[in-house]
Formats: sequence, structure tokens, C-alpha cells
Amino acid sequence: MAVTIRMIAEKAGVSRGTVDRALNNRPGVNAEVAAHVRRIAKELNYEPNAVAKALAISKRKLRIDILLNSGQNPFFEKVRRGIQNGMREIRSYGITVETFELTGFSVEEQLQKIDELMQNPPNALVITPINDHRVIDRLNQIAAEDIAVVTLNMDVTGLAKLCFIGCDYVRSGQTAAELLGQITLGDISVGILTGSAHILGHQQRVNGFSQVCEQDYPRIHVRAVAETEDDNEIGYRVTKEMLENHSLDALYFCAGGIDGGIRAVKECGLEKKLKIITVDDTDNIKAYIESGIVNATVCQQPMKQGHDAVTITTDWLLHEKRPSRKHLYTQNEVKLRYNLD
Amino acid sequence: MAVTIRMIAEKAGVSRGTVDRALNNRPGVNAEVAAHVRRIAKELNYEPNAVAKALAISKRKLRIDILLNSGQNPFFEKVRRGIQNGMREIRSYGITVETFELTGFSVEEQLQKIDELMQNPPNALVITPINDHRVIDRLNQIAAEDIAVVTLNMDVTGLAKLCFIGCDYVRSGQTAAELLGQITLGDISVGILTGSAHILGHQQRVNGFSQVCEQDYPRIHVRAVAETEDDNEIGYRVTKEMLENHSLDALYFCAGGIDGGIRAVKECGLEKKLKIITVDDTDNIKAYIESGIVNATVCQQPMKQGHDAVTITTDWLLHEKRPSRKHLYTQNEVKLRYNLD
DNA sequence: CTGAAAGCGCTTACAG
DNA sequence: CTGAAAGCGCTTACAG
Repeated sequence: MAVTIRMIAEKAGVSRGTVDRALNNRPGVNAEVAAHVRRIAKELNYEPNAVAKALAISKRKLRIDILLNSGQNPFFEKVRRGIQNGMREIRSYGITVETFELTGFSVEEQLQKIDELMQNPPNALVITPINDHRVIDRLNQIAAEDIAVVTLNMDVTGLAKLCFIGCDYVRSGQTAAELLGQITLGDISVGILTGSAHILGHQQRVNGFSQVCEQDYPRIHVRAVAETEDDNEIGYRVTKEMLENHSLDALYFCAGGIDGGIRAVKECGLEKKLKIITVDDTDNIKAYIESGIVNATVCQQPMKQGHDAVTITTDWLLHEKRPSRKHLYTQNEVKLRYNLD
Repeated sequence: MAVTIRMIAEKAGVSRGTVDRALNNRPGVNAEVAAHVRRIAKELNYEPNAVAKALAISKRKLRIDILLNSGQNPFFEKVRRGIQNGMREIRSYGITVETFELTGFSVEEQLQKIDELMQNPPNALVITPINDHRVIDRLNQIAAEDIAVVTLNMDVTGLAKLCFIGCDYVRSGQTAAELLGQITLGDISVGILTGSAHILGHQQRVNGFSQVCEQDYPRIHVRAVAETEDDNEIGYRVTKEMLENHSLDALYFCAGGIDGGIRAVKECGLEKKLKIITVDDTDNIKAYIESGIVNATVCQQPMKQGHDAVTITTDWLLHEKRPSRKHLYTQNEVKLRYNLD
């Protein structure tokens, strides 16, 4: 038989309202009474009933805003689907979730959109923050106003966030290097196509990749690194340039613009010769894997990222439940032809 | 503003009790009244509030029994942890979850334990069923008594189950073969260490593996298949025999008894020479990967299996919500040194 | 500072 | 067959 506030109230000789106030540290309770109630709750091993709490709290009309720099990036389709799933799961909680999207990584645009959202402040803000001190400062202000801030897919340091939800980018790069090491023999020249040095995750993937090459596979030599700015046209151009100027055995695509890059590979007639490792599993990448152009891809559970962003934020708003860790890393999933789905 | 039964009741000119009875197909409502109520609910786009429903239903005292053939198998530790997580999540629903464990795969023992549990029948039974017609017949009887049956980690055909939760074993074997294909060149001789031909999943892994070898990598030749019966001593013995009788380049361990098998590999001094693919990521297997003895392992999200067994069964008991598919396959996760955790 | 009462949206004995 | 009322376990205006 589970312990309820009614039992605590009886044992403490106070009303249920007072128990509620004491246990939830609400103001206006005599300190001694509160202490007494808390002691009894502890003795009885009281665990609040989350369902009842959620039902009662549904009167509060809480709101979560989600701001994604998703742009044209097909990767974010799955994040969006995860968000939808999460919303369906919390439908009965009376919490409103609104999603806003930006294209590109302009600091000004992100700041402006944040200000716009703050005209009508939500109870929590989930965001893919740009790694810039102005953004970080602004978000810290928001966090100070008792609005929970959750970073999704992209992280920044020095922010008083509830948590980060996304992949461990260093590990992602390391895993890609290890894969390449296992599927090759002898001296190998590799080129890296990253997104932007200004995006922390991209940088971390490059670093993780390079580090494992040096440390575990010194026969693998990183000959060139170029930036696609997550754009297919630029991706095409820089990949083409790279392939024309270097004799490479392998490519590591660790950001957006992969479709452009693959087009360049095909144009150079190198799709049979090159070993290629990518990130994520958009429909196009799945097709490349099925046709053997790409050997493997390292994914990051985008649906889970979207889903967890909603449910973890909800758990915080309803139950003040902090996630188990500050950084909730999703699995770096290695996908090949036969475990694609 | 979400639609509630109160609104439907007002619009239909009946009481909330009657609305509840009509919408939930409970007996004792005039057919015309019921139809009217349902039409209005549909018009208003009514979605029941799951939280309120759960709170009200918590009076029912529902129970889920879980019967695992977990034996000594360290793999099941994670399944158990997943079950614990699921239980924590549904704590407020007033549903009791009890777990029972068997060692080995004796049909008689499983049948006997089932009978024992049915002395005090639960509302749902989650089970790792042995693939035997007597077990299947018994479980079908149980399902006919309005007890939801969920198969976990092991599946059988011809059972009126709510769903199966576990991996796609064929894909698991295919993925292992593809991995081996990618990390090798030229003619390769491989030996397979499986558990038992009587366990459907083991058989499916062998089949998936062999099929991809033949179809995609004809240079890979399966030279020997032996059964460990999921036991380390037998695993040691049959692996040793296999290595003494065949000149192999690679091994595929697709069931329990891996620790024994690896001991044999080491004793033969072949840990540097052989490419080895395993399944699952017990602590020992992680250690083999870190030390380079095992190249990669194909895992099946054991925590998720345990967790989902609890939450999906709960969703059925509380909301009659059927899972989206009859077979809920977990990801076949390829793990290497740098994406192990 | 505290209690009594109403409320969140369902379900369910009970009386008629 | 139907309705009024109590209940699930919390939260919260309101009155004192």
C-alpha cells in the first residue's frame, strides 16, 4: 500500500494542504511544522504519486518552446518526429509545446528569435545554441529567470542548462576512425569534410577522428580537411577540389553537405575506390549505403533526441526531476547495410 | 482547451457515467444512447486524458508477471535493469510487477512455472518462451483467458501475443557477416559458434550470417558450425575442437558461452590472427573489444527490451493501447571500442 | 500560518 | 439502463 499525503497528514496531525506546502517547500508554513511533516514523510518512505501530481498540475498551463536551427537539414526531420512522439506521450499533461525553426547559424538571427520568444516567456526553452558568447550570455539570463534551458543536438559550455541532449561528438569521430582502421590495411590517405570550425560538434568529430588515427592507426594519414558549411553546393565544390588535389583512399564526411560531396565523388569516378564513412542516416545516405558507395555511417539517435527533449523537460516542469546526468549522450550507432532500419 | 467527458455529457444530455460506459464499450447502455454519445465524442475529436484515466484505474490493482529464462546469462542483467527502469516509470500507476527467473531451457520446467503462476493469474504475462508446441499451446490458453501475453527477447510463431519485444535475429546475423566482409579481404574461412538449434533466434542468426556470406561475400566460407548450449564449458570445448580441426581466419559467436570460446582462442594462441565478431556487450565482451581480441559485437538494446516490456504492457492494461507493430524490433547495434558505452 | 473545500478528468459501486 | 456521488492523490484559491 503506497503512502499518500493523507496518511502523512493524519500522522502529523495537520491538513493535507499543509503537508503539500511543507513537502514542496512552498512559502507560508511554520518552520517547525514543516520539519515535522518532512520527517514523517521520510520515515514513511513517502514517494509522491506522479500521476496524481500531473493531473493536479495540469491546471497550471505550462509551456515549452523549442528553437531549432534545422534549416534544410534533412537530419532534423527525425528530430521533429521524435518531438511529435514526445508530445503525444505527454498530451494529457496539459503542457503546450511549440517549435520554431531557423535556417543557418547566424548569431544575430538566433538572438533576435530568442528575444521574440521571450516577449511571452515559456516555462522551458529547448534550443540548438550557436557557440557564441552573446548567445550563451542571453541564455544564462533566461535560466536566471527560472526558465529551464535544455540544449539539444548542439552544446555550449558555460551555460546553466538543465542538460544537454545529443551525441558525444568526440566519440562519434573516434568511432569513425576506428571503423576506417578496421576496414583498411596498410598506408591510407584520408580527407575530412566537416561543416564549420565554428560549430563545436563538428570540431569535436574532427578531433576525435584525428586523435584515433594518430594513436591507434598511425598508418592512416589525414591529408586534407575542408568545410562544407553544411551546404551541398559548397560540399560539392570542396570535395571536388580535394579529390583533384590529393590522391586519397578514404573520406570522412562528418557534417552536412554530404549529398554534394557524394556527387563530386561520383563525378571523379572514385565511388568504387574510396572507402567512405559518413554521419547520420538520412534517406539519401541509406541509399548510398545500399548501393555500396558509403561503407558505414555513424548515427546519433535523432528521434530519441527529439523525444527526450520533450519528456525530460516535462519531468523537470512537473516533478522538478533533474536528469540523471548533465550530458545525456545518445548512442553513436554504427549502421551498415543490414542494420539500417 | 481539451475536450473532456463532461463536455460530451452536456452536449449529449446524459451523465458522465453514461459517457464513460459508452466510450469504453462497457455493458448496460442503451445501444442508441451509446451510438449518440460516440458520435458526439467523434465530432468533438475527443481524446481521453491518459493521466486521469490512470489515476482512476489505479484502484484496480493490476499485476504483470515476468518470466525469464535468464539463468546465469550475464546478458539478462541489463534486461533486468531495464525492467527496473520501467517499473520506476510506472510506479504511480498502482500496477504490481513481479519477475521470476528460470535457468536453462527445459520445456517441462517452463510449463510447470507457468502453471504455478496461473494459480494466481496476473493481468499480463511477459515471457521468454521456449519454442515448443506445448509451451505455445499453454500460452494460447492463457491469452484466451484475457491475459495479455508478451514475448520478450525470444519469440515463437503461432501465438496470440500482444507483441514480441527483442531483436531481429536474422538482421543480427546479416550485420555480423557484413562486418566481417568489410574488415577482411580475399578468401576467408570462418567458424560459427551458436547456442542451440532449438532456439529460434540462434538459428536465425546462423541463417542470416550464412546467407549474406553466400550472397554478398562468396569469398567468405563457413567451414564449421558448433553448438555451445549457451554454456562456457561446452563453448570452450567445441571452440577448441573447431580450431584444432580447421584452419580458420575468423569466428562468429552468436550466442552464450563466449567466454569459454575466447579462452580456447587464447589457448591456441590465435587471438592476434583471428577476426572475431560476437553478440551482446557484457562486461567481458567489452574487455575483449578493448584489448583487441574481439573486433566488434552486434548488440540488441537489452535495457530497452526490459523497459519496453513493462511500459508497453502497461499501456495495454491501462489504455488498451496496442503497440504500433506486432514485432517491436530493437536496433542491432554494432559496437566497437569507441562507441561501447 | 493553517484548514476546509473545490478541482484536475476519469471510473465505479450504489440506488433507483 | 441511468444518474448522482464518491473516489483516485495531488494542488490551490479562499477564508480565517
